[in-house]
Parts: sequence; C-alpha cells; structure tokens
Amino acid sequence: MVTLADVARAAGVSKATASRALSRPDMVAADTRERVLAVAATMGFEFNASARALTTGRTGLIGVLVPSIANPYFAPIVTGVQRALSAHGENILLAVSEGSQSSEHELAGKLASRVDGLVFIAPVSPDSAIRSFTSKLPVVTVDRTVPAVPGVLIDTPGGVADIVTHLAGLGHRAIAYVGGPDGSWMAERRNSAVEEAARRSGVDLTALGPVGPRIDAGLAVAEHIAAERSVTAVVAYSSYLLLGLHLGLREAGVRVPEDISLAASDDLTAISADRPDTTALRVPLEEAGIAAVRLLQEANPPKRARRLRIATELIVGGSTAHATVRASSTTPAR
Amino acid sequence: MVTLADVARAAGVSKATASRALSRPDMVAADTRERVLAVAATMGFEFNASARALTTGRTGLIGVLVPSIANPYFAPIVTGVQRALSAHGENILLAVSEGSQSSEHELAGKLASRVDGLVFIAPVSPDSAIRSFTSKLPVVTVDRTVPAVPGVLIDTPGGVADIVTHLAGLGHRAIAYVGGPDGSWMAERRNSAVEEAARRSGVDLTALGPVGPRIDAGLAVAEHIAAERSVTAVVAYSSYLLLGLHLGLREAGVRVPEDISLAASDDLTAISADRPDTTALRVPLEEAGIAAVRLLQEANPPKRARRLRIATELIVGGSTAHATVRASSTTPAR
DNA sequence: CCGGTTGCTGCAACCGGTTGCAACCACCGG
DNA sequence: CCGGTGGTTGCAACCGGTTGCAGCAACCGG
Repeated sequence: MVTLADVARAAGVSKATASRALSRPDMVAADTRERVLAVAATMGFEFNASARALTTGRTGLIGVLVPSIANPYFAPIVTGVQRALSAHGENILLAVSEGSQSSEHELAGKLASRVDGLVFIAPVSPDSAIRSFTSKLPVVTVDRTVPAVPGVLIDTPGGVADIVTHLAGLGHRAIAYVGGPDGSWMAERRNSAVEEAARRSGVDLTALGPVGPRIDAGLAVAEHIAAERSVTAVVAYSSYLLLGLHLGLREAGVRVPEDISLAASDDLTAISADRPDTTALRVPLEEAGIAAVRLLQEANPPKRARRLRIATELIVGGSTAHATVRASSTTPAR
Repeated sequence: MVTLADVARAAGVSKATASRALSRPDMVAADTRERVLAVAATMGFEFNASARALTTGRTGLIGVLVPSIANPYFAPIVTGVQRALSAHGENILLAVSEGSQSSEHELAGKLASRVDGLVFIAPVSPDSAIRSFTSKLPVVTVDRTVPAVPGVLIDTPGGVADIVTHLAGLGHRAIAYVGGPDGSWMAERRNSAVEEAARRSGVDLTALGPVGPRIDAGLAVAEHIAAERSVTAVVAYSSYLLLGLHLGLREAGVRVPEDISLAASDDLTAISADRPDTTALRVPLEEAGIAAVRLLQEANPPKRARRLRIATELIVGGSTAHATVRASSTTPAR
C-alpha cells in the first residue's frame, strides 16, 4: 500500500506539499504539482479513506435506511440516491430495517457515527427518535414528514385522489379501494385522501383490505369483487395487488374495462410493465431519491427545514372506461 | 463528540486501558473494566469508526456491487448479504453499476480502498478485471465463476433443465423457451442448459426472444405463441415475463394449462406471488447472499477458492399439465 | 537599497483510536 | 530473603492523512 509519504519522498517534496498537490491543486506551484501528480499516478497512489475521514471529519458516505430493498417502490428511490451521490463521488451505506422500529433506530445509530448524512426512507420510528439524529448530522426523510426535519414527499395521496376523481368523471358511483396493510404514516395519508376525494365527488366508497402487496392477495380480493355487483371500479394501492386483481377478475369472467374499471395508485413501470395498458400513476421515485440528496446537501450547514413535494401524474390507460351496469355473471373462463 | 481520552480521564485510567476495557475486556482487571464501561455508558461514548479503521486496517464494511437494485432477482441477494453481515456488526457499502462494464470496474476500484471485502453480483467485467482485485482484498462472486476466485453459483441452469425434463415427462414434444437479453455469463449458461435438456429429452425446442424481463414483452410474445400451434408448453426465464405471458395468453383465448403449459425458470415469490399457482422454481436468493458472506470470511486469510452451489427446487403448480393437441383457436376473450 | 507583499513550501501538531513494550506490583517457590 | 512469574497498567509510537503557522525567496513600489 503506497502512502502519501511514499509519494512525497519519491517526488522530493514534503508530505504537506504532496497532500496539497492532490487535494488543493491551486495552493501549489504548477511544476511541483505536475511532478507530484505524475509520481502519484505511476506509483498507483490512492487516498486512504479512513485517514482522510479521520482528519476532515467527512466520510464521503451517506447512510440510507430503508424498510426493504426487495420492494418495487423503495428500490428506485435508493437508485435515485445512488445516482445523485455518485456525481459527487460519495457512496451509499445501506441498512435495511425490515420495517421494525427498534432495528430502524438501532441501525440509524450505528450508521450515524460513520456517515455524513442520513436518508430515512419511509421511517416507522416516532418523530422524536428521528429528530434525535438531527443534532449529530444532516437528516432527510422520504415519504414522511417530521417537524423541523427536511423531507421529500411523494404525493401519492394526491395521485390516488386524482384517480378517484377520474373514475367519478367516467360516471362511476360505487368504487372499491383495496388498501395496504402497513400502519405507516404514508398509508394513512393515502387512505384519508381516497375518502376525501370520494366524498367530494359523491361516490360510494367500499374500503377493502387491508391486504399485502401481493399478487395472491389480488387474486383473493378479485373473487370478492366479482361477487359484489354494485361496484364498477376498483383502485389498487400497489402494482402487485393490481396484477393479482387483473388476473383474478379475468378468471372470474369479469371483463376489464367493460364490466369493471381497474386502476393502480402506483407506478407500473416499477414492476417492468409499461403496457398492461392500465390506468395508473407515474410516480417519479428516482427523482425523489435525487431530491433527497439535494436536500441533504442544502441542510449542510443546517438551515430551515425544507420540504420538497414530488408530484405524481395520472396516466389514463385502457383499463378504465365509462361506467355501465355490470353484465350478469358470466361463466368463469376457466 | 466524546472521545476515548475523555472517557479515560473521567475514569481515571490511561487511554490504553480505556481502549482495552472496551475492545479487549479480558486484558483488564474486572473492577477497572466495570468502571470504564460505566463511565463510557453515562458519557454516551461511541467509537469513531474512521479512527478505528485507520489503526486496525479493518473498516467493518463490505462492498456490494450489483447491476441493479430494482430487480426482483438481485434485491433478495443483497438482502441476504445484509442479513449475514449485520450478525457481525458489519455494513454494506452499495454500488450500482447499471450493468456497465466500465462503471463496474470503476466503482469496484473506488470501493476497494474502503472496504474489507467485495461481493460482485453477476459481474459483467472480464475475468482479469475481477481477479485484479483479489490481491488487494477478499473477493467473492455471485452468479458467475472466475478462475481462482471464490464464488456462489445459483443453479438456475439446473433448475431450468428440471423444468424441461418435467414438461417432457408430461408428454410435451414441442416447447418454447423465451430467453433473456443480457449477454451475461449466467444467461448463456441457462440457454445451453435448456438446449442440452431438450436434446436429452428428445423434445423440440423453439427459442424465442431475447426479450426484456418485462410484462409487456410477455404480452407481445404471447400473441406470437398463440399463433404457433405446435407448441404445447412455454418456459419463461423471468417472473415478469411470465406474468405477461399469462395475461397475454389469456387475452388471446389460450387456456392455461389446458391448451398450453406455462412455467417460469425464476422464483415467483420474488415478485410477491405465491399462488398464481404456476410451475416455477424456488430460488433461494437470500441464502445465496448469506453464502457469499460466508465465503468472504473464509477467504480471509486467503486460501483455495471455494465454490458454493445453491440448488433450486422445482415447484410444480397448476400451470403445467399433460400435453394435448391444442384446441382450435377460440375467439379471444376480449 | 529597503521594507512589505505575495507565493510556495516545510515543520510539526493533530484527528481518535490501537498496541508493543516496559514498569510495576503482588505473590510464589526455593 | 530473593529472583521469578503472571497479571495490570501506562507510555509513547503509530496508522495516513490535513492544516495552522512560520520560513523563505522573489518581486514589488517607493
């Protein structure tokens, strides 16, 4: 392992000059700089990150705390963070909480001592726990608001309200919302947004679930919906759920969109599907990750906590159509 | 920020003793140790990771290099790595290469200087590039074999061969394999495994694709297959693809499994689906991640490169059945 | 010709831990 | 009573960089 001292010696300068030639090029004479750089290159010198971090106090690492990484909603956010960071030569220190409050707090504590900033994605910890880190280092939340902490909000509540409004506009008067299980902050916001929008549009809302974000859950719920003859439109809170509903309704002989309109309050491209031609949201998850990094940088030095709202966009596809009286139950296709 | 020196002073011992009390408890008298620990706890002392790394040379970080994290195949592997590491109090330094050779190499280089080990997941770099890191630190590959480098192999080639054999056993004589696009090491192995198994079982193989792991790709291919009357079974290389095929065949009025048997050479639980009741593989991705960590630890100090083979398991579901002559084309359901 | 800038470089301290070595103190057996 | 032994502790060097400050030479205007 070649150190700065080695380079300095080989270049005939002091450690200090070598350091400056590499880190503060403008503080050193041009010819000296050239010489040091050349020597460093031929010797294959690389900075020792630990040593550097020790003196500067900056590690070049950002901690990312996420409930799960095998989740088509969170993964793109992390990707966005990574992309924004790599532009600055920084890296992600990843921790997965598995949705547990205690491990979230514990992991955050461990990370806090070795990173320059912390990104909490959809944290489940109480406000106080999250705020407790802000005195140690810059913190930003994603998909959650904590007083006095900067945060990125992905406006899925607004998006799901758009969907309800869209369906109401197509004449649907009884729609079902299949909601998610997580007692998370964001899930609650979405639920109330749906209720609010339904009330405002004067449509009848049947809340189903909660169920997991699983295809099989969709299959199960589909049977239920097929039997519930008054409902003419269904909104699923997640992509996988939607796929299950899609398959399940089809198996039950219910046609989409002729008999029932189907929409997802989620981004289908996250599950690699541009064209099951379904009405859904465009949710710029990667941009949310990028925005989180931007807020983090702004928060250093600390200033007033900023909020960034990421808007979703309603993509109307062929799975929603004008409401009709549902045809009498056909024979299941299978 | 409270340092070791602070603790030592408050406890009335030297830095050395304080250090030992915390890191090498057996080297210090019981009562001294108690005192130091108590003081450290009340003062809220935490080790400075950088300082520690500087002297010990170990950072407690493992670099994980992955083509993409928003991918139901890779994500669980990373989760496995994380789980195995957290048992040892280590963390993941994550880097996403986006499948590019150059950025893979570059990222690996950056990571190499700050981690204790490197996990290459499905690397696309040439053997030599990967091996070049082994002199600097322990390296392990997943889903790829590089001479003299320890690796974890997930035996999806064996699994897809099992599927072909299974179909042959059901009397299928003409099956289609819809293969993936990536010119990756593992994709090639799978392709040849399919061909080999088909030849051995004496079935006629139609290779379709390559297509992306996307639902819409499945929809497109489904039309093609619906028209190809001789084929009685289809194997999809990825879960999303399978879902697309499933939806697409159904839309084309082809019944599964009465008209066509359908199977995935992938793990459907990775996409949150236990029960589209489809014949597929159980692929223990998380275990692969855990195994990677084990190999990494074994590789320190360096010894003979070990290989771990992770077996897949064929899960026969209701989507495959005995081959029949396909019914004449029914009217598409939609 | 002189004092004052300006620009570049080196000395040495410092970041916060770890660890080899020596000092010290019982306490032991001879 | 003495040298030896084992268990504890402290001193100080060290890991590999960064940086405040001082030294030094060249160059400036007066």
